[in-house]
Amino acid sequence: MSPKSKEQFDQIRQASRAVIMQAALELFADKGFHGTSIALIAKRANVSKGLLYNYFSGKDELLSAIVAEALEGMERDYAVILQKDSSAYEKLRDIALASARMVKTQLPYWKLLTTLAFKPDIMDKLKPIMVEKELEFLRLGVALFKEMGYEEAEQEAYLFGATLDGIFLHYMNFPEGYPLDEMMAFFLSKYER
Amino acid sequence: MSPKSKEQFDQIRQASRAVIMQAALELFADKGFHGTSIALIAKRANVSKGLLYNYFSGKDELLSAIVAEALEGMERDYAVILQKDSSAYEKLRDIALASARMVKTQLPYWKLLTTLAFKPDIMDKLKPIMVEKELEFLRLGVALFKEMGYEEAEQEAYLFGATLDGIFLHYMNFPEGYPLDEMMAFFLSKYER
Amino acid sequence: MSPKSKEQFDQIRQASRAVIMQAALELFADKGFHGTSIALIAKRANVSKGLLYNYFSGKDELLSAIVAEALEGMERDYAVILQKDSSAYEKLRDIALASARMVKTQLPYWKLLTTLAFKPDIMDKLKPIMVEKELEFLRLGVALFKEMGYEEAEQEAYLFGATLDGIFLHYMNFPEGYPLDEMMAFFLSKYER
Amino acid sequence: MSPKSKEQFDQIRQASRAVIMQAALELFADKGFHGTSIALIAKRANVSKGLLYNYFSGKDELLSAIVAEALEGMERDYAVILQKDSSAYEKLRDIALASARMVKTQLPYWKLLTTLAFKPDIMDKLKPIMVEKELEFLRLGVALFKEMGYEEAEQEAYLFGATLDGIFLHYMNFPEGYPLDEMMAFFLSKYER
DNA sequence: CATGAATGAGGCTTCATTCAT
DNA sequence: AATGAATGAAGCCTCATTCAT
Repeated sequence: MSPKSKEQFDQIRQASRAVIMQAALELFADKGFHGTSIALIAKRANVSKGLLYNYFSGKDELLSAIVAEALEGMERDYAVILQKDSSAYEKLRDIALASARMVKTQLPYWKLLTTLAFKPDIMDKLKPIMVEKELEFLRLGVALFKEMGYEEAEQEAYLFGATLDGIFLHYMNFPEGYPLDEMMAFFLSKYER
Repeated sequence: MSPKSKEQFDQIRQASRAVIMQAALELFADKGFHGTSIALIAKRANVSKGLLYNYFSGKDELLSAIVAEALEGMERDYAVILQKDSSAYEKLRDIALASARMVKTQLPYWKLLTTLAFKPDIMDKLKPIMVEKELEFLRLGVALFKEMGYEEAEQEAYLFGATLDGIFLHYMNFPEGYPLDEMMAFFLSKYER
Repeated sequence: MSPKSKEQFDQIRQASRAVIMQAALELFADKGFHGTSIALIAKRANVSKGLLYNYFSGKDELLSAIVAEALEGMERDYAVILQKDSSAYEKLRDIALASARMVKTQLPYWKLLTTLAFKPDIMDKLKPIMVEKELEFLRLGVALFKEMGYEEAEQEAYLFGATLDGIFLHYMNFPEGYPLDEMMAFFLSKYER
Repeated sequence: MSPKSKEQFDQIRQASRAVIMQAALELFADKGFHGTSIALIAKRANVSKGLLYNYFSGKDELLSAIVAEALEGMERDYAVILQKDSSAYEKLRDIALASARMVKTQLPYWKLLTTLAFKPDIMDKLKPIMVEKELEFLRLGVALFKEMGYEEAEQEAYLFGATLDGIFLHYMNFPEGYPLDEMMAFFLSKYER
């Protein structure tokens, strides 16, 4: 009666989870967390409300899962870059450009993450994680700037991160019209040599 | 004939309006728009729920009123700076520093404004206004950079604005620990001379 | 300081009361009792909410006052007709025609009265009064039909009253298009001679 | 695969819908539309407030659904009578008697319908439907009176309809004491032969 | 006599979540 | 694993009424 192996079930589970998360991500990014109802997510994912609760214990956990996945993805991308045998400047540049590419190709993720940074009620659990990521990023920046011979490496790293986030912020606010690539090139040119 | 003069009523009205707006501002900034209930605003303002509707037709209009007032305040501050008889660099610096001061002293306003930029449902009416302010700000920046003799004034202005917003973003995310003043000094030193 | 005599005050009171009642009547008839707010009545009457409560103890009493006045007006009209020295048929006819004229000229009153007949919560106090009026009217009808020599005077009177009310009902539902006068003539012609 | 079949769900839905509509009908008829709260309907139907919104998008739609069902019921009853092979007078009589029976056995429906005719805010959508029914009814009456050989068939039909409605109106205002059957017999006897 | 700011109960509606099947 | 009917707390808003002046 049930010829399905454990692995098959697991595959089904993973597939369903992914469908739900994708639907939720798009809706959260588009309509905000509070503006998106579980019913809508379920409908968009072609799944019943009940099933959704089989995979996620609630709306909050669904959100956490999405964010966690997003962060993991970034992590992987950065790791690849850092493993390359390249100069400090090249690493800095590649990380910045990789980030810009991600913001561009995965706008929903980034809009969602940015929104969340300002929703205290939601962030109670997420904030520590994101702060940690941020610090990690800064430490990496400091190391790179030191390697590049900058005197005030720490302040440079902070400034670099702020500018990067500022550019992304502007881009996210006006994705159709912002000259993201040109700005990135202009910005990075200041650190060349 | 009437026991309370028109002026008296007007004073009372203005006072109540202000109390409600202040309470709402703090709560919106702290807990987000959707996370703040009318009941909570009323309680914080020591006022009944019903009274709130004597002054604002609903939660949305309350928000709009707050944002409008905030924008007007900024506008006034900038105007003062621009009227001074100072060099382009000094104007740029003073505007940046004035902005930083405002972010610091009026954190709630700024957190609210930034949050709003990412709440699509709320922004339908507010977005055009804020985009216009942003553009105005950028045009001013371009003019100043031109005056300072920069070749690529437009890109410089964009970058300057992005960095400023990025710094503020980081500060708002971690107000207790971020070295705002040092970062501003370090940032502005790059444009000196 | 106060040169106004008691009579003058009383005149003012009566005038204010009348203005308020007229405003309320029109609004009740147009938007229904529950659909009309005290605030709206006060505004339409160019009067403050507070003043309204000086004259009427509440919304219900305002309604009662309007209805009472309406009934008194009808009463007076009927009395005039009945005092005339005319035949039973003529009296019946004149009362019917006078009613039709009133329905036509004072549509709001009648719509309101008819509506009220079906609002149990409102009618608790009014119902006894209106039932009494109705019975009075029927007794009068019975007497007239007897005088006219009808065998089953009581049933005739009930039927006559029902038809009259039915015609008015139809007219009130479609005032612009209903041939009220023709219907009245056609209806009364059946009782002629 | 699914633990409850589509048919089972459908049965449950129909049952719940019916319970809610019945509760709402009785309350609307008894206390009026505005006088009946959603909470009360839910309590009377032994159902949560929320469930009501699974079936009806709001109070208005609930009302519309009830009215629509009521009208359909009448329609069916009349159709049966008209399909019979009987004389024009018999048809007129049977329709009148059937109506009287319906008014008697389904007093809530009729009280509700009559009330509604005078609530302008509610009727915006319903009025066109009800006017159409009324006209249909009148056209039928005209046809029957013509068949019966009356000269002024149209006026007769209008008068017949008005009297019928008038009788029902009186009955509805005083259901316990009004001699409905006697009045119907007396009224119809006038058209015999 | 007159005003309108202020109150608070009560109404409609939404939605995360549970649960029987 | 899957469904969707059912719940109930919580939110927004309206409005009759009161009251200080």
